[in-house]
Amino acid sequence: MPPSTDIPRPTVQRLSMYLRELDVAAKEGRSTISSSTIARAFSITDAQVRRDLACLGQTGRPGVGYPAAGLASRIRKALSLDRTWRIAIVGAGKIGSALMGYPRFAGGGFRVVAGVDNNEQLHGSTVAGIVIRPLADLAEVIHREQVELAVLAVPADAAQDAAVRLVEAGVRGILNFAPAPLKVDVPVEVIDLSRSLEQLAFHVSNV
Amino acid sequence: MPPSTDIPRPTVQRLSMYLRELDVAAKEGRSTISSSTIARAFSITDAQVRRDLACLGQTGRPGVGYPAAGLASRIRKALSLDRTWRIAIVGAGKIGSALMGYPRFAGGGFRVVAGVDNNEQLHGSTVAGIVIRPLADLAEVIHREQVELAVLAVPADAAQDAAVRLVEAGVRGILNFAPAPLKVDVPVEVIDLSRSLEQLAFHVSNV
DNA sequence: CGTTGTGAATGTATTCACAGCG
DNA sequence: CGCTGTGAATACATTCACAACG
Repeated sequence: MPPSTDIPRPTVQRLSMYLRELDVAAKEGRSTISSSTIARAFSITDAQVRRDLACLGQTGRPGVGYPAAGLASRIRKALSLDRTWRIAIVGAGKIGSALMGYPRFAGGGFRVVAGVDNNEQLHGSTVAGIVIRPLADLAEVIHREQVELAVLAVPADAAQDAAVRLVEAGVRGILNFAPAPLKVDVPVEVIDLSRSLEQLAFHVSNV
Repeated sequence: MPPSTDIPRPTVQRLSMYLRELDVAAKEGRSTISSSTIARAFSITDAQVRRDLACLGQTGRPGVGYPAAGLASRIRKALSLDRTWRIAIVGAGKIGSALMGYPRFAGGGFRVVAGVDNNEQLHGSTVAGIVIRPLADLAEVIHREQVELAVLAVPADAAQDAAVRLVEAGVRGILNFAPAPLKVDVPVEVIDLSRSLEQLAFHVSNV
């Protein structure tokens, strides 16, 4: 239904970054911004920025730059951020609870509308305004709240099972905090703290 | 000082993943594992796995596979995980506190040895066994506890300043949770929740 | 056999460098 | 001028396909 672009993965990632800088620029009152300005902010080349932005069709003006506000909304459209995504958080342990209150979820087009956990002690309690429901009611909650994306913050051994149930209930994408690979056929984005630390250890040790 | 390999970035990431699968295999008593077994676990090709493992020098035996335990320790060495890294967590808000108790930090070669926050109410309190010290004492804490890596979990507008101070105090790498690009000259690994969600929204919307 | 390790081929991403435009 | 957009060149990463090996 969206204009189904084929933007290279690394480019999609960077567009996300550019968005931040554009919001900053807009708030500072700059109405245009050049590829080299954006590039400097993230320590990359200006050619890279232009290539990325070219994926959105012609938007810049030679000698001037890109219109900050216009470009931002163009990127939002390309990333499907020109609407609100309803998300559920599965697992209300330390990380899950922390995420429920995470302010930036509200800022962009994301809204936490449900929380689920299998710990009975938590059922009915609210974290950052979200009522925690039993894991058993997962499918029902997903339907009622029209959840499209889920954040998985459960222990590794519970991840695959929860993921399958989420997809069966109609969830279209998963952000996975559990240190376990998921086998489902919706898009999965991974955040793995140990892996990130391991990357860091490697890079620190190799110049 | 380490054998300073030049392993391609994507490979380093995957080695980290393989490590998980190897630990599983070892605990299940399998003494050898083949490239195709590893590949299946992560939905990638077996050729990819072999290429990656080839970076570690010859380790597998034709017709048999790789020795699970031996390979794991080989990967650990390559990633500099054959020792303990002392880390500090800067920012004891929701995310910072959640990380202090994160069990997997202990499992690998990582140990949280210090916590810092600028909120006076928290000073002296302990979270998951870690005493929170004032942000003002940052340099002193880094030195005393011989911290090498830091996890930055402070608001965006405080991130750059904290990062600079960390590096000046001798920290050699930063895991950055703050949604702000850091300009420092030590390796930085980024975990950006909004960005990950944005990636997810894009991929869900484009088949 | 089954499985590794790797040259050669392909695919993907980044950088260079410059014509063309306001 | 300064800055965009893009072909051409380069670098990097993945896959193919197969000889060599236990």
